[in-house]
Amino acid sequence: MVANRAGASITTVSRVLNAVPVAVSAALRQRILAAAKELDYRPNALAVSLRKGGATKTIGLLIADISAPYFHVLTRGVEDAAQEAGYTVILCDTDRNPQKELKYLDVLYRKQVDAVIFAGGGVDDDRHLHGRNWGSIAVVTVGPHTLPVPRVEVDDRAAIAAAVAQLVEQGCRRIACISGQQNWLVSERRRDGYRQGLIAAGLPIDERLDWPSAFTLETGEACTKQALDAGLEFDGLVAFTDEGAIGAMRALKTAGLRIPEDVAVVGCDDTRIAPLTDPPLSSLSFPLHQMGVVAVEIVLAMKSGLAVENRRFPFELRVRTSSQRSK
Amino acid sequence: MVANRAGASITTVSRVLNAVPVAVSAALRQRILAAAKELDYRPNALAVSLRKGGATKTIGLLIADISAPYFHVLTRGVEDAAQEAGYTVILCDTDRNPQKELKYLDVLYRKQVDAVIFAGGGVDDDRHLHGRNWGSIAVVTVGPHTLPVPRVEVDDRAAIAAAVAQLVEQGCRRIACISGQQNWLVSERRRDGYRQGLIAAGLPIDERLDWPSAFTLETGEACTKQALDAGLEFDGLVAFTDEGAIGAMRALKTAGLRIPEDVAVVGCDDTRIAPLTDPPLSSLSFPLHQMGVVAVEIVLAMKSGLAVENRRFPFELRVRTSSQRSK
DNA sequence: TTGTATGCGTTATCAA
DNA sequence: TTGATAACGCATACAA
Repeated sequence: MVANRAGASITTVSRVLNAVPVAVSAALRQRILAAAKELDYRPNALAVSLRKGGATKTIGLLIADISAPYFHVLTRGVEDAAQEAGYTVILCDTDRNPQKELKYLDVLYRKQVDAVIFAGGGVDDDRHLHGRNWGSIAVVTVGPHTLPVPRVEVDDRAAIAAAVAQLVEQGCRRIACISGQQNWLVSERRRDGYRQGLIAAGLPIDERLDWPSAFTLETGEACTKQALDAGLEFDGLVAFTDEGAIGAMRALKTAGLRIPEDVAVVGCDDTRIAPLTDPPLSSLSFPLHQMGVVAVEIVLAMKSGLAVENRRFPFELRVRTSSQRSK
Repeated sequence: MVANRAGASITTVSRVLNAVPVAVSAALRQRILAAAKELDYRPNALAVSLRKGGATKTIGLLIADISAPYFHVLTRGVEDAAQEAGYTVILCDTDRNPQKELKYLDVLYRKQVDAVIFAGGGVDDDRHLHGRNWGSIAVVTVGPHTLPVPRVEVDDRAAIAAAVAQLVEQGCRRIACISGQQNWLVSERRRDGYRQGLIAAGLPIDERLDWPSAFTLETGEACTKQALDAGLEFDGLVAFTDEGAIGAMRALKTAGLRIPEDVAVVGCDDTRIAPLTDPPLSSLSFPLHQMGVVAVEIVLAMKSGLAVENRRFPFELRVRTSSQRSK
């Protein structure tokens, strides 16, 4: 239609609008530019992608739940890097439900996304995703996953182990653990870290101090209350999410226990809530924004045929009042 | 290629795969289905959309920042409803920067999105968006906007006014306000509410108690500290975000003031942090998830040619310790 | 019951 | 310097 209005062929219009290095008379060029402007013309990305052979400048981001704190900053990192590179992000909340993941993947395939980022750790060893033919889609995982693709990670085990070590250093000898869903890989890794930490400190492993939970405040509170009601004794506690730790602190306070004097507490992910709780919550901090950025960089590199390596980021234990006992 | 492998024409393949009500011999159908399965065939959504005349089953969601608490639940609501309807969401963080908004819109046009949702309130009266030809794109706004499109709203004015009223009821007579960026529409509306609240209570409006901020903890803390340092007196405070309120509480506590006895505080948006602060923060709650869902429902209705109406949701003032003085 | 031909909007090849 | 034409992958009107 631009061609029509400018009295030119679509070929010439395409040339002008795409600045193809072919001589076009100044007059025609002006007419075309004017027509395009008047019509507020924008090329149809569908047609372009179809013609050009597939690239859609689109990245699918699969996360558990955008309303869960872990993903906020990570997602922003992905989005920033994508936008910078002229890419667009399709947000996919999967609740770590394999069925939902597969359904979303199907849609992403159809929409011809250039890349897929799995973030936040897999479920059930990502069994449903193994052996899959990704075709030309670049895939990367962020967090604990088992897919044979490039990874962006932190050492979850070492992180939790470091938290345990800090509690031990504060004098804790019976350290409980609010872990997560058994079939979530991130729970497994972190539980490994918990045990390693205990072993490293020469402390016994007591199964009764390992409380499965669901990463939420409510479940964290519930399992802590249950343990207290059962008369279990413990003087330190590490939770795999900040929310779980906050729930635990609630239960502890309700029971009249002091934090950190009676029970010292450490959370995980260092979400924006951590420094605001009462008392301020110690937590493990990961460079989530940067991890999101790097995940995008990796898939872009893959698309360019460059060699890519796994990237491992350092964690940082932010010690706050909840696990800092005064002498 | 499925056609090839099955020894059929692409027409027949299309018919079988799309369950077109045309008789196809069982044998051929089986061959086609088998071939499709073996090849893990998925139709190219680009080609389909192009052929079918534009619909891409895609919604563009423009928000300020996915890492800001207001947007988490809203975004999840949008995503849930979109997924349910077979739509996909492109996430666009614009930081309320008009340039970024325009740039993203351009991309969304090109990608032929079916709908665009602007959420979180406009900036500068959305001047850069008025008079625009949306073509066949269904547009809806969530929160305070001035675009001539269907709206999903809460009464921001009445909400803040209700917060002021509650503070007055608690005996507050000099109520300060941590407002937001002057050119953000949501700030304006809420500031109106602040003033209305004061007027309704017969209290004077003191410009010195209106502190522009930037919705963040840091700026909330800074402007409160500044006011305290300047010797300003106030016994109540309403902030336009929870984070601003938390920053204020920090400054107040640092100055040795008690909450709510010396200064009662109310926040806004009732984010998940609110009940966890010390003391628990009173806040205005909006049904964000539902608002996201309804925003999607509206654009879908628009695409179906149905008549749509603006939707207004109720707010709820969640009174917690920060603004609840004991008798 | 099956297949051929056309066109969606664009770019690339070729011809004029 | 310009334009006609084919092809990207698919759905559909029409033919056989």
